[in-house]
Amino acid sequence: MGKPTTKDLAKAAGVSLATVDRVLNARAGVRQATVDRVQKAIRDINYVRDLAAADLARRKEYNLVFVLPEHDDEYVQQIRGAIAEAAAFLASERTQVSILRAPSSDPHKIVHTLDGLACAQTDGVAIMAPETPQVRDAIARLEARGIDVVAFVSSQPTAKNADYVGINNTAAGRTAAQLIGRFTSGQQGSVLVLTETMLARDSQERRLGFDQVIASFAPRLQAMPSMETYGDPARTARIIERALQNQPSIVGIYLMHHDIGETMRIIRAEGVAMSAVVVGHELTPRARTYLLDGSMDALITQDVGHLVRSSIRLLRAKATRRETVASQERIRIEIILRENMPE
Amino acid sequence: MGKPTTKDLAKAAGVSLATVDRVLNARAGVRQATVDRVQKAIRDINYVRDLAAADLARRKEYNLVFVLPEHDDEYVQQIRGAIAEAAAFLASERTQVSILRAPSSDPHKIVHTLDGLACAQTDGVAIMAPETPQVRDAIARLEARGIDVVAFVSSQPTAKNADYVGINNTAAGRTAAQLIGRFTSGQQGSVLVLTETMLARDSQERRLGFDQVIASFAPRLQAMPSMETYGDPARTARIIERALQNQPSIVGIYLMHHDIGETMRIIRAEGVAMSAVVVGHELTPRARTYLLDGSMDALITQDVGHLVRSSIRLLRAKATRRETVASQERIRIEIILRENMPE
DNA sequence: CTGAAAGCGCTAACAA
DNA sequence: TTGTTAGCGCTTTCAG
Repeated sequence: MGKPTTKDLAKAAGVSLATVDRVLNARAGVRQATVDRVQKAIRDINYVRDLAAADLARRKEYNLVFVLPEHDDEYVQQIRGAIAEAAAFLASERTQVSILRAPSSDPHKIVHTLDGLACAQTDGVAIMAPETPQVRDAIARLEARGIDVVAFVSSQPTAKNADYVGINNTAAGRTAAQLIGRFTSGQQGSVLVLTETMLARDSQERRLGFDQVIASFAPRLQAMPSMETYGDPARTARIIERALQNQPSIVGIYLMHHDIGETMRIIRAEGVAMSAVVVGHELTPRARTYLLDGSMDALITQDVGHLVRSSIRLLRAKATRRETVASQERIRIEIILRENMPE
Repeated sequence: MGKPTTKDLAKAAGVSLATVDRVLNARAGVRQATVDRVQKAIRDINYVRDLAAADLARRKEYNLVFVLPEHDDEYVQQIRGAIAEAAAFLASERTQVSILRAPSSDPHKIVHTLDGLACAQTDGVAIMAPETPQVRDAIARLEARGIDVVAFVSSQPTAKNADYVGINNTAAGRTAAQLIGRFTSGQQGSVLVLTETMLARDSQERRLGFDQVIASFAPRLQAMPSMETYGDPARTARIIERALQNQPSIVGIYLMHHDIGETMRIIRAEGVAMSAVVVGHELTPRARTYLLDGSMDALITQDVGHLVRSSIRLLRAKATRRETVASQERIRIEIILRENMPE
């Protein structure tokens, strides 16, 4: 005869539907004795709430916003694709998700974007932006206004209520080092470490983990200091050329940034791609072709679809004070070789 | 003023709620002209269905069953854990999931279990069982009775309507070979391939993929014929001892079966674990300790939580003829090293 | 502090 | 072939 409903519960507890509801939602204005009676009845008849029905009655809609970098590299495009895919599905679940863009390098504009979110219109925000004091404060302001926040891909360790949805970058760096160390076994030489900028916290953490593990391969491997491309092709070419001159025996290259296209183009042009073990981050279309043609050896990734869905689940759960399945929200550090590449 | 509802749609199309419902659910008995009118109105007012409300009104409950092997190794235990975790969450979503057990090696008992499922009580079944003609027929019978089926972890390629939830085992075998090949670079010798039984399709496919890629490392590496343990410790010990005598230079070991505990115990006792590169399947508690202490070098896994949730989503979607997010249901071949191990 | 009653968006008899 | 109406399980006024 089906699961017990609020009606059954009301009858079992000898109260009305309204009181049952008050207890279920922990609303004030119910005598403790009554609360206890209802709670006992819940256990007695083994009542479980139908959350979908509750949502319906509340006729609540969720408006979620992703704040993404303005610079549109392949990785950000993938993220936008994943958001669009999720959004299409969520439309029938009373959830709207939209995207706002702000330049990563300009904290003021990011803050301006965040402050501009109307709390009546927004229930939660997933923010992908470098950690800065300004952004941290803007997040605090959002939370003060009752808007939930998750840190998306870029962690915000100083913003205490913003859950982080992304991989452990130190562990990712360790993984990269282990791969380079093992794939180069039998060889001896130096390892190039490249990134866009070491100002980014991700790069700092990845480098930290990388060094922890690369040390275990000393003295066979020496990791060189991090070199920053600043996203500038000319500079990148100069850096790499100089490195190759100074260090003739480069056996490994670690690309810490997700936007590897231009850097890989130069590395290939210099002719080291096939002889050195090259490890990078994120399975973008270009990274995929480099993996297939052998110029890259392994990729470390976090599934963008998973990142997006997890953020949405977290924000919705926060808004409704509901539980999530913890194991589902753990973002895995994936290792992609040619053999286990999806598709 | 919120999203348009069936009421708005009825008004816009100039029909009643009932007719709207008929069109939305593609029920018979509506004039084509009326159908067109409603469909035009859907586009005009940009109507999207509220599926949760539909579920509520239908007051449908989903009863799903997992049929698992009777033999309770660590991997099956993990699966049961993941099911329990999902079940706890799904209780409030009108979905009940239960577990049935049947001996993997006895197709008759499996068939008996499947045939015994009452279709009134069961909407969908996830089956983890070796592919046999008997099981294939039992699956066809289930489908004839309107019970949806997914093949869980073990594929059922001959059962045409049963979606497969699990990894591509050929690709997994290829991945294992690549890992062993690269981790042993600089060494030369033979590679041991062990499994419980080559009767299992997974093992056959893994072996196939393994050979494809290990060949690219010839003549440095020679893969030995698959050796079967039959889950018998004494036999396993004998096999491994003999292999070590005949092939003094074993540089790699590939364990194709998910239950590696006993085999690893013997491999460690023989003293080859630390010198050879050992790759196995599934991140079970024991596999985890072997990875940590260095006796294993890499694990290839499929996330059990993901497997379980994906099966449930698929079965629910089938029962309601709804869409799923394709990218979410793709099971990834994960590579686990010590550095990227979860937790 | 508690209860009665009117919905939320959709479905399903039963009439017409 | 179409419309009317009474719910699904829960929330939310508004009285008491």
